[in-house]
Amino acid sequence: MADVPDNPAGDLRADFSLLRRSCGPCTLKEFCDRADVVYEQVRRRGLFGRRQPLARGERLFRPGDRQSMLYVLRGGALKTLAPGADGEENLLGFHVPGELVGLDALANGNHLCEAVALVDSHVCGIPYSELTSLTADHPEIGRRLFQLFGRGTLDSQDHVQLLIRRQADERVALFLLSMLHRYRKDIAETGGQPGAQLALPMSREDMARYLGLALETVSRGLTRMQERGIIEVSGRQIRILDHAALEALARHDEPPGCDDQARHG
Amino acid sequence: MADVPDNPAGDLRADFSLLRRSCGPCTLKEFCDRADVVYEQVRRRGLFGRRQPLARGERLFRPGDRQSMLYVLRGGALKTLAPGADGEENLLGFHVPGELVGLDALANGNHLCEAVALVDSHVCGIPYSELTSLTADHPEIGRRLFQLFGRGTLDSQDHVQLLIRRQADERVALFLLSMLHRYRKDIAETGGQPGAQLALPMSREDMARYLGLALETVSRGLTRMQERGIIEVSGRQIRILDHAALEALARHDEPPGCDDQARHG
DNA sequence: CGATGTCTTGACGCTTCTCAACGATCGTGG
DNA sequence: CCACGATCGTTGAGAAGCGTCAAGACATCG
Repeated sequence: MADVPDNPAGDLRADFSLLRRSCGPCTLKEFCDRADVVYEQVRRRGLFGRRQPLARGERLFRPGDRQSMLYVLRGGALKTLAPGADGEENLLGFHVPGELVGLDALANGNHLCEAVALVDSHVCGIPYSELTSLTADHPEIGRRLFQLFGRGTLDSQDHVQLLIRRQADERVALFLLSMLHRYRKDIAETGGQPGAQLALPMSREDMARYLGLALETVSRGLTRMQERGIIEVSGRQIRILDHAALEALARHDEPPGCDDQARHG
Repeated sequence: MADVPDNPAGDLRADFSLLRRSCGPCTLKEFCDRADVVYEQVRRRGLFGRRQPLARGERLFRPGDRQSMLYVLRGGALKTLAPGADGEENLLGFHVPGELVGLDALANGNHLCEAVALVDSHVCGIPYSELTSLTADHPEIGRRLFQLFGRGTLDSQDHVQLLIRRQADERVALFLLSMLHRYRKDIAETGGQPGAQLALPMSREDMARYLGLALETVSRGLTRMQERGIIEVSGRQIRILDHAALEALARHDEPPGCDDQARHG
């Protein structure tokens, strides 16, 4: 929580350089890099790129909140929930470091979802107003923003494709692969090679709600994969033992000749 | 197909006024209204707001196509399909007049889906390049574009919420309600009052693929609603007889006291 | 050390999928 | 104009997957 010193306003230029040094995989890196371009406006507001800690269980925004910021998750993990008509809350997505949060408010300026920290986290926020003035001066930034927004839509479409006509085990396998992929962008060391370790930040229940399954079904799916030697499960720690088999499971093609009733007879 | 004369380039100003007259519910109306602002560039390219007919079954774009245009559906209906790894194509969405098509390419500039006309249709395309240059001169248009893009993300999130942990009948009811809502924006006369008529442009199979169900399940769901007196089904013509009951079904609260095993014993 | 939250495992029943046949509708051509 | 085929929609029976309920194992925290 104290790996990068907070430095709200005051010495903003120093703050920028500190931020940049820790901005490796940050989605908004180029906006921060552009910060000196609008340095004067930024200085006046003292908001640009401000770090904000978020304790586990804390909300970044809730439904109905006016969208003021575009957030990038810098550390930790978030989930976004949409309030259903019946009081239930649908789990629309997870966010890992480097990803944008809060795009659901683009359409009408108010958030429809709430974002909750799964673990202690911190975000960078750029005021939305700064962003639009930036794009006016620098059209290439506008195009880049379009790309980032498009990325958000694709994430939702991927979620849809995970849900449509896929069996429970496929969904769980796809989920693990997607988490692996998203963390890989951030943590380079635990690559796709066998033995990759995955530290899931969410509970089984959250996984289940995201996958449209009962939490027991998710648990069973993980157990079954472990029995097949594809993964090794220890709570939220998942070790990928057979990446190819995991992908095969996600594609729903059973590895032929791998009859697993060889358990004792 | 000939209700508005085509007029590519040449007399572009006349073309604009004609278009505007038929642009009532068009999502890009304000961009067309702005057209005179960039008249010179537009004239050079002769593309802005050009109408394009699309016969039933024809493709507007396919996966891998470079995104050149932002389309608005002006008449008819489209579906967008995403190619799955196994050859299957997931149905990601339907589009009715007034809605944007082709936003899936925002992220990387290439389409990932294909858009196919369900019935004879026509679209208006605005070259993407024109759009970005427009936003540079008019930041309020950029903000409006952000809104439209955000709308696309919300559509996908609605789709997710339709799929997560909802039973077959709920999904079908929600689907009917959403189609009703989307057409109501276009066709004012068939409002929410009982007796509203809905002319679905898609087959049962397409509905099923969108809803993540087997087509037989969709058919059975419609039949069951008809037996309950909620709707009247005649192929793709659906008449809404009891709007409240339809909404109750979508919310999964059974109308109490309405025991329908009174069929004979 | 007990309490609580989380995860796993088991048994049973229901929803939905699959397979299959039938019926309706529409367009085509004789 | 009617017969024909093709596409689309409906209906039925059986099976399988998954949800629900319930109990137990495990870890964490006060």
